[in-house]
Amino acid sequence: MSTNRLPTQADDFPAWYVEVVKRAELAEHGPARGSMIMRPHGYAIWEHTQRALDDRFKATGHENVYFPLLIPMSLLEREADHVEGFAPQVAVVTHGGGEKLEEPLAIRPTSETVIWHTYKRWIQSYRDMPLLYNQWGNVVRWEMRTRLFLRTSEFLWQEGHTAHATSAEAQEEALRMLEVYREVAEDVLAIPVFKGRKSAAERFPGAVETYPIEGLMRDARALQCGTSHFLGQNFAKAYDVTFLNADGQQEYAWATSWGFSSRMVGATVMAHGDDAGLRLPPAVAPIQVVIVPIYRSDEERGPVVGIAERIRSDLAAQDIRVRLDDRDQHRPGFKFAEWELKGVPVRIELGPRDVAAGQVVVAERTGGEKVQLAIEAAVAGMRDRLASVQHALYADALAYREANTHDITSFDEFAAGVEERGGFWRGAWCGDATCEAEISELTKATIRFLPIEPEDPGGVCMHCGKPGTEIATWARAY
RNA sequence: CGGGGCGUGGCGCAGUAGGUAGCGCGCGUCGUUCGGGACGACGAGGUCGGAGGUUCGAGUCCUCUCGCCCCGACCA
Repeated sequence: MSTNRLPTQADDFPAWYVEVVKRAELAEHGPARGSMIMRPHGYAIWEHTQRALDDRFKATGHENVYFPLLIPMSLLEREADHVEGFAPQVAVVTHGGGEKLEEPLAIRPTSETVIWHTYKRWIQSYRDMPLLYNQWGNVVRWEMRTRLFLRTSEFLWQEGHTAHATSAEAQEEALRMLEVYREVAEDVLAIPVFKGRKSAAERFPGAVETYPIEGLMRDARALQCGTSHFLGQNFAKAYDVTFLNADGQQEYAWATSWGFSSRMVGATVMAHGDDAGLRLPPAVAPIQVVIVPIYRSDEERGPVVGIAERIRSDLAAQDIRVRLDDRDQHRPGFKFAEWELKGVPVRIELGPRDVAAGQVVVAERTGGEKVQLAIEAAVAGMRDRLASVQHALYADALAYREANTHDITSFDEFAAGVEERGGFWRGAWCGDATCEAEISELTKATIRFLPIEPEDPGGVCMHCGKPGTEIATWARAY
């Protein structure tokens, strides 16, 4: 049955990843270059993530809006840094209705441009702000290289775009939303992340500051899991968005933008998966509990499935997402393996022996022994059990990250370490972009983040030996 | 854009000197099975990515073309 086996993570992590995504029926490649078809099991993970984010957006005073997918080229090209950063990855529509268009239309790679073009009409006074808007949608970026979920040419995300009357308020907003991202990554997806600030080289085109959350995948490579940007007045200036402040002065509006994408479905796979396949955090698992009935004959089937159905409805009544796998065409062993591959957090096995004893066998995807429990106890304790699996996944990922986060004592040690072991490497840096580029060139690692508030590293730059001005955390990243 | 690879039943692949397409999985029916990826019998399913060309004859040779995947540089 070798065709059913997955590659192991250690053999080739990217191959393992692609196999799991396809075999667990999360997604597959789409017909167009770098595109992706998300299947129900994968999309549901995104839906639960969306809901968690959206609830928090609402709780922090945000409202949802929707802006157009197609953006006239001339509109896209107003903010100089923004154009320079995005031009290479913009897909353009040149024809419509069978005719060549007079002006090509860009398919949005992000929506700052249309939105700030519009905000000009919505903002006259400081009393019109803050504008706390979010958009759920899709964007297209023509990347050279794609990877399912992590970097497809089209992806799903939310993008928040806020306008403020003061710099301080916008800064505060950018950090508030960064904290929302941290919370969703850690509490919902069970992926521990570092919050930080990007170096100038890694900043979003057009931003004054970019604040990322950075996670570590199971192969010790880093992944940017979400970003929040303080845009200063750059977009307000490019799109001429001014307002009258309380002192009667005309001023440019202050902006933030922040995004979190379907990439995080891939991150969840990469952060928690093992050689048996997915391990999904209960908070986003499309199926939290699966019940596998076991029987040898029709006489056994009746009572077993009858009790299984009762358990199913008792769990569903507690708002637990539960599936009774009563398919006749597969035997239990097959089902165990399949649901493990798909990452279901908890499995209940129920056979004739259990029916006779009034019990079930419960297994957690995170490991440990199967346990036998009275049916009532298993049902009553299920919410706690799911919470404990959620916590176990986070604890695992955190332990892994801590074991793979190092303080740099010398450049050579860092260069060798990041090559052999990957992981995060933290140390003093001079703050010079040329030095940063040299280090990246030599190590293939990039600065993932700096502390949000600059800190004196109290030492010299590991590479050039000049006085350190920042504590930089480096890693090889996806 | 550089480097590699691949397009043949739904999926994964084989196809050796050019002779009219095969294997595994999956799928359908029936039977035996069912507590860690079951087995048997029968069966359905293919314009070999596309277009030209060479040849009596092309999955195979030649030319052109389209597409995808992987590795790098760019990025959520």
